[in-house]
Amino acid sequence: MARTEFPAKATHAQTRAHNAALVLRALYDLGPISRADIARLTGLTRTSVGELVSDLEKDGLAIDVGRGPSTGGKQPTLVALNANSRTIITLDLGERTFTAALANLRGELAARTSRDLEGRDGDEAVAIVHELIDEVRRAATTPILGIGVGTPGVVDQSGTIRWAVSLDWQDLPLAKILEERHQLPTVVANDSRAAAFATYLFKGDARPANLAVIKVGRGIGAGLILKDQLFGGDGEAAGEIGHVVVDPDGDACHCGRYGCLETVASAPAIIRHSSAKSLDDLADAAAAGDTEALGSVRTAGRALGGAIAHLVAALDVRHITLVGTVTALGDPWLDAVRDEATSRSLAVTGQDTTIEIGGTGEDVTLLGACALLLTRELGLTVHR
Amino acid sequence: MARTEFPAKATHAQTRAHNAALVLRALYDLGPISRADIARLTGLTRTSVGELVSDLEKDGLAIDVGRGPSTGGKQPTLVALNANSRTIITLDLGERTFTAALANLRGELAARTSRDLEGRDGDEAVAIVHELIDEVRRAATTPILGIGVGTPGVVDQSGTIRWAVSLDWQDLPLAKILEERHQLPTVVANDSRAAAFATYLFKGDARPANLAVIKVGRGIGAGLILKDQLFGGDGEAAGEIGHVVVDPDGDACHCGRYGCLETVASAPAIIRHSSAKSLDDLADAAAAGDTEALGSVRTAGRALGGAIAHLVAALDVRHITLVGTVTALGDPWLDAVRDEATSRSLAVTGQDTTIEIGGTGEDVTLLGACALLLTRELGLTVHR
DNA sequence: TGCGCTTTGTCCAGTGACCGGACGAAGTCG
DNA sequence: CGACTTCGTCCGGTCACTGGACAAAGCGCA
Repeated sequence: MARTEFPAKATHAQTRAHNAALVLRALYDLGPISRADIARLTGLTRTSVGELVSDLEKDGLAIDVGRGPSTGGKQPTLVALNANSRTIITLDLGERTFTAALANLRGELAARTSRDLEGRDGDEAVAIVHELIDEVRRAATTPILGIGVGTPGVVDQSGTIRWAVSLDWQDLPLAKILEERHQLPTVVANDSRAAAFATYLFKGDARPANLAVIKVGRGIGAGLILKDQLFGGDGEAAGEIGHVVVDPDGDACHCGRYGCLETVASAPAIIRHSSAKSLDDLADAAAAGDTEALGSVRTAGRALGGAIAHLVAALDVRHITLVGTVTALGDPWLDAVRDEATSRSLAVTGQDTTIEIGGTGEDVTLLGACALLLTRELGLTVHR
Repeated sequence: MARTEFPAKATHAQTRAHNAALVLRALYDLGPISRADIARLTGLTRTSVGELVSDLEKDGLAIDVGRGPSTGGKQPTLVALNANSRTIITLDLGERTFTAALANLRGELAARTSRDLEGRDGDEAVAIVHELIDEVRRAATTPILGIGVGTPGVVDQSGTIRWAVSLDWQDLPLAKILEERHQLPTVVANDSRAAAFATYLFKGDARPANLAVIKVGRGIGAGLILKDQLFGGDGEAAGEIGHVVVDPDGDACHCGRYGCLETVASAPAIIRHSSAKSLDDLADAAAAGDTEALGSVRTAGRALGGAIAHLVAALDVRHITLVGTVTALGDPWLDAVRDEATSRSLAVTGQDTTIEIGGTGEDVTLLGACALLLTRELGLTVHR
């Protein structure tokens, strides 16, 4: 573990980029706003803000939108983000379906299209990605900022997919491939982590610095935002909590162990352990007062809650958002998760912890891929 | 959670500070080294490095130490860190004893002195801190950089002790008090987290970017280094894993729950659950083949290993260091920790994870307080 | 021994970006 | 209507990185 590489040196250009990102974020979060207000909020001088805003306007990213009310002096000119000045191509590579869409700078989606895989994988699956990109690209009317991709499997920082079982991809440098073929900056990230980042970025002004987003569907994975940045860990595998053993006497898991969290709390496991055919049926039965169904729901919720207790204790994250198909189980499930999470971790931290179901629905992965690209290309978030 | 505060703007001074830190770290990690080599490693120009080194030499922090061998051209002048150019006052506020010492820039300790509390707490305990500082300060022969303090309890970023049971301190702004009384920059941090930082900083060139240091003694707490920085979480309570419930049917814990990790794996719990009088006795008995003793040791080790499995899965940290009195149980205990940690978490990550016992011994907290101060005042570590 | 080639460290002019003061424009308030 | 504010911009000043040039000082080969 020799550390011959050093962090990047600082230059004037980086200073400029940092301050430009500050201004852009003020525009993004605080809507139409005057140059003077931006200066006050960021601590920059009015001179610098004026110059930076003028650069943004030259690029079309920002735009003057009339004057605001006077507070005793000259009335300010308000500047706003021009959300439609750029287009992002965003993809969600699901295990069965690939979806592509266009997004603007605020993550508003358009031109959505998808392809069922029907068992295709490997190079064929890559070909479908190319097709989808070409297709949605034709619908774009403003300059394209780049491509954002959310995919299952472990993805490293260079955008290489280390291992995606369902697609039979191993060590596939997808980001590089797409950059070369389409000549656009590309970000590839794990879908759970993309979802986490969407939940974070599109919270606007209310963004918490630390946030865990847990995706509970066929598998269970978390994306961690720590200090305003996606955290990857040593091998970019942070958040892979689905295969922690929670019950050594439990069912066999396809990973080779017994009693992994996924064998208790994932969608297939929940259905297997109940007499219901689908999550919706189970939710309906539980809502109708079926005690057996309610028991299944609560058992699954408690197992997840226990894992969350560990997460909360270790990281002291006070914001947990749950996404994925299992959130369809609704309040009985959520209550079980909360009960177990708070009763299993320390009072001080447990009290202020909010555990809630995320709102962005099916689009989370698309939005997340978009959010990651926005951040990398425009530096929309700035770490404190 | 309104986010009206923005991150700090970037200025020329910060650019300079960043690059100065880069140079300082090169000196710190890579011993006597030429200006040209520093330039190559950091990416800075020879011009900038020359200027930065000259500043450091003016401050006495760096010093020319002769010439190095030629590689075909003019032989380089080697520059080294002047470890004894500054003194740090460092304190370990234990639950029963307060210890103070002087440290140089490499964390070499001198003038150690301590006071037994003998039950004193509150303001009396603060008075003892002042006394100790005054006493060791008289022994200093070079300019004092500041004061570093490691203390039990929850400490926020401003150096205010939120709550330290044993000393009866609540919301005590210790950093501010010491800064005013002694007119020196001061860092106050939780002892486990200070220990974690010492383990990180004094690893020299081999510093891993992510590291968890778990202190297992009367209590159990972890310090987390993530991306080269101490991670605190939303309430500066990250790493407080001692009160996660690992066995709902377990013993009552003084926190009010049943079956917390501390009721199974802490020093008092281990002794209570065995027939031994002390940890050393237990270690001896286990080593001698006493199966009951070995069982106690392994049970404790496995409980800790289970918690570590959660930590490893959630964060994908590949370096875990164990410190504290319980490490005296030696290999049987360490093996149990490792077994459980690896068998309970995913193969991919579990494989490369190293779990080892830390070496810095009793001085960890003193060194950690010193390391934190060094980092804040000299910017010794730089995030990547 | 002499000459060309390298490497090192420094000097210097140039540039990019922040700073702070000043100024005109355009309001409010008494 | 005049004093006072606030806004946005202009301008000279300073700070810190850049890249080219140069002398010092060594190596290697003829």
